[in-house]
Amino acid sequence: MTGVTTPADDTPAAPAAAAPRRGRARGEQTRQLILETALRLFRERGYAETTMRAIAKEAGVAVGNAYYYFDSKEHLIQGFYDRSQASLRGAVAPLLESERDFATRLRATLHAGVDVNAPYHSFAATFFKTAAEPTSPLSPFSRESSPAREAAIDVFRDVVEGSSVKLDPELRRELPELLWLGWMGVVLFWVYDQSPDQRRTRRLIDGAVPLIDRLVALSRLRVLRPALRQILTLIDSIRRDD
Amino acid sequence: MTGVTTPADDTPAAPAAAAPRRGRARGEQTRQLILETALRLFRERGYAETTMRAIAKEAGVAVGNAYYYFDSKEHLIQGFYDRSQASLRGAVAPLLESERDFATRLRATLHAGVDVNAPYHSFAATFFKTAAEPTSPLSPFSRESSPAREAAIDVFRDVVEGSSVKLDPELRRELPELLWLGWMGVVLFWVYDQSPDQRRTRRLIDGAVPLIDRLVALSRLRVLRPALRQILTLIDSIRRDD
DNA sequence: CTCCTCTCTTGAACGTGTTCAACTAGCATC
DNA sequence: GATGCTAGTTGAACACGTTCAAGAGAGGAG
Repeated sequence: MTGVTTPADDTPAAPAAAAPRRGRARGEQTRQLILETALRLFRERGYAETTMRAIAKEAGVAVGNAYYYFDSKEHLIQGFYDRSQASLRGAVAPLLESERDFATRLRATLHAGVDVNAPYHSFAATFFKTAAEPTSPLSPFSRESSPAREAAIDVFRDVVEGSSVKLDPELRRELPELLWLGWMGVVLFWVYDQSPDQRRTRRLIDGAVPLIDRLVALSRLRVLRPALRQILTLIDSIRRDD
Repeated sequence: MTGVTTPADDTPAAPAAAAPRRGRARGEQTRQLILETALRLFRERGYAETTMRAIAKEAGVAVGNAYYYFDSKEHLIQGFYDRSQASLRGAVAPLLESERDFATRLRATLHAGVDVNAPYHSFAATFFKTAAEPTSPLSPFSRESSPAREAAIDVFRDVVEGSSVKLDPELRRELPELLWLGWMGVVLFWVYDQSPDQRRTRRLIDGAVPLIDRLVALSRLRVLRPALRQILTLIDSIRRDD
């Protein structure tokens, strides 16, 4: 059950280069086919309404075959994550290249995050619970999704590092992870947001970004240094894993 | 499916008073028996590992009978919520009666919240995901759990109102709900907390309470008035439901 | 007593996610 | 060419949550 090495983990063997159709990667094709089919059906019918049998039938394979490549139905969602993450990166890259203002960078990134996932809103709400379970490998805090998490934090690191904002150096170090945590909060809000076009989430972003910008600026104020130090100490003590 | 009125909604009919064993409440006994059995098995074996068949068998009824009283397996959890909420109220009542210091009141309440739920930590982690689904009636934000939510917010209202803390009147109005939201954050952290005795959650509380206390005090500072106003405006705009 | 009504109870049956022993196909080695 | 070897593939079978048509039992009306 656990510790199963999926075929995806295999590093392409030596004779993979320039191999004909049926070289070594026969399985990889099937894997992609199943994932593709699954995500399409999820989008069309919703997660709960899409059965593993339907996925297999639509992909033209046996149901057991899907389980050869994916440990469970939930694991199919990981593919969605990866894609979403890549889309976000691509969407914000040009802007992060040119713009220097911190608030603008952050705001654009958050809105892009919502944009990218918008087509999957109803679908996301349905499977969100599987990601929320602490023991699930799909949890954003799990060890298994650690690479994806790091990649996401890197986006916010880019937002901070590439900006012209001036702030406490220690806060600067912590800020990317804090922003990612805030983003998780936005996602949580977004999932619950039933307003048309998720307008409330947009308002949340538009309201929260200037606020964060202001608080970050205030962090250099003398009266607030003790409070800031207290916050950073708290973060450190929580992070301790004992 | 939706809109099903559970027997629990029935107001006790007129002839209920001083009725013998087999009066009108024959069903209520069965209901309690099933709930009791279910919660015990959840505690003993975990939520996922407890089957509806096992609950029915242990309670000595048919599996269909459990579904006569509870719409689904998840709905059995609501009973756990109610109990937990009542325990918390009882646990903090004496202290809130005597103590006046805000930080002390808040700290004690949060710790009591953890204490009360501690025996169910592993069990809670398992079923947490069902509560996380936005469409679930068990979600803390759902309309169905509105009474329970209001009751929980009332506890924090008590924490604020009964304290000697001085703060901005508008913030005072919003603070109970904000504290409840913070409490939800603590619960989220707690569910994920795998440290022995959930020590990290304790550290989070012990670190966060003085911080909140300090920030609340700082809220009266002149330099921070605009920021505070900005926060309150943001809350208001998010709350708008359109 | 007989019939009716309403609450409560039953367990077989359905569709689901998942498992697994058996089988197939390509490829290297003898 | 025969013989294995391993990655890939199959579908019947299992346990689960849930549904539902059928019935049981108690209390009143005639």
